[in-house]
Amino acid sequence: MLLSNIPQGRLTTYGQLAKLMGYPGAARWVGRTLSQLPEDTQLPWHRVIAAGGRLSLPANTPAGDEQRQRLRSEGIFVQGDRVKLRDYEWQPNAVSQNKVCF
DNA sequence: TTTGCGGCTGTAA
DNA sequence: CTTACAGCCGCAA
Repeated sequence: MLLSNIPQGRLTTYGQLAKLMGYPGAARWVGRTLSQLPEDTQLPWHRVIAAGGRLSLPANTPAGDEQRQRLRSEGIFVQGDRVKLRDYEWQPNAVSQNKVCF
């Protein structure tokens, strides 16, 4: 469980996650997977963004707005489709790094 | 089983 | 900012 370990106010990228889960380079896979998550999921999917601190979900979409709202409520400054990744970047915890899954 | 295509990407030009 | 291309995975043909 990696995604579920991301603390509030922290961010990570698809590529990062993929790498941490043992699928380096499979960022797209992560993204697609997240997009298939149930609506009542408990995972902090909104803390997963594209590289460089970009929100790949466009505003004006249910998911996009939802994400922005949640991020802002966690104290993250979101401007358009950008955030200051440098300030919120999440450094993985070298703990129970099993394989795979959220 | 192999091939092709598309996706919440990533990096370089 | 806009291509272009590289990988990787899942799914359908």
